[in-house]
Amino acid sequence: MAKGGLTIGDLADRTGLAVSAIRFYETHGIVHPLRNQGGHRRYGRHDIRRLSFALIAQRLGFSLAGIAAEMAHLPAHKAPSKSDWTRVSHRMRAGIEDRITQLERLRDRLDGCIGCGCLSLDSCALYNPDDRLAAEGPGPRKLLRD
Amino acid sequence: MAKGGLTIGDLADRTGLAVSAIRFYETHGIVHPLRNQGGHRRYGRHDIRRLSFALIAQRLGFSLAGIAAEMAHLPAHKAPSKSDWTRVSHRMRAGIEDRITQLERLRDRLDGCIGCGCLSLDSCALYNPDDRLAAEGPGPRKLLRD
DNA sequence: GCTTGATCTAAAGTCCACTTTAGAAATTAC
DNA sequence: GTAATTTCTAAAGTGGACTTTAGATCAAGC
Repeated sequence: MAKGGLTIGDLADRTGLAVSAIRFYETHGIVHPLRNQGGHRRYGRHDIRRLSFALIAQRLGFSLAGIAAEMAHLPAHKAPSKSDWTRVSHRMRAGIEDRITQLERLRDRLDGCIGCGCLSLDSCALYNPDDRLAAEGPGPRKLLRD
Repeated sequence: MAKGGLTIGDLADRTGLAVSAIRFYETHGIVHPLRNQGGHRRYGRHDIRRLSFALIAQRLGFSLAGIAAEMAHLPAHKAPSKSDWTRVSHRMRAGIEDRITQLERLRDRLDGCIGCGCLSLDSCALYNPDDRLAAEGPGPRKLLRD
């Protein structure tokens, strides 16, 4: 920890992230480090939190772009307030709830389908239109994203 | 539907997939079309099922490679039996159950964390080691996958 | 029989989330 | 003060799941 803040290496040690990942996150607006005389990045303690938060949000299924958008509501260069975090956390909770609900619906439909051999796209309950919203991650984009 | 089976275009119409996607799936062992005199692919009706199955499995979080491995247990050029599908479907159900469980655990922990402002990697329950197994999808590979 | 549309192959491009590489400059440790 | 370590930037590489492109051949409708 050099004077003036944490170095990128310090931050890497504290978060477990690779230095390259932290720089990458910067290009995506997750952190906004200052620079010292020599042009090296200097971080504040709040940046540990921003990164931790981003990591957790990723595990909840958010994309980096989505996380950055959410983070845009937090102060860039100082520690966010408790209510800042609370607000963002609540949105995340809503997201995870949705995901669970969709998976449960999928599971229930699969239960109905197991053994029925009906796996044709027109008739299978697993492929009902209202469920296409549940699409996430890789997959046939044309089909799932329009 | 030309004589001798379905064309790739027919299959695209029936499944909603792009023609290019079907060819791509072929390179990954999901379907194994025959060829006609002119070298064009000819599919059987069972291929609609194979593709449908692959699409559903993807939505359950399986990678193409994993799906292909599962599919290797199904007959390549004829319709799979009911018990073939049942066996594979059961494995899928196990996968989706796991996913739901992991998400629920994550949600419960998030509940405990909302508002506490504790989001630091060392102490946050969301980051407990035993949960790192739950890692899936993109994210910091160094951190989550070792 | 000819034109239009479908299909063919191989290679390159795309998006996401990063990592790796290379060469240079800054910082730290002794 | 010098060697070792860290950091810097920009660009290219990776892996998964596809799409796009280009030029050529095949099939179908009239």
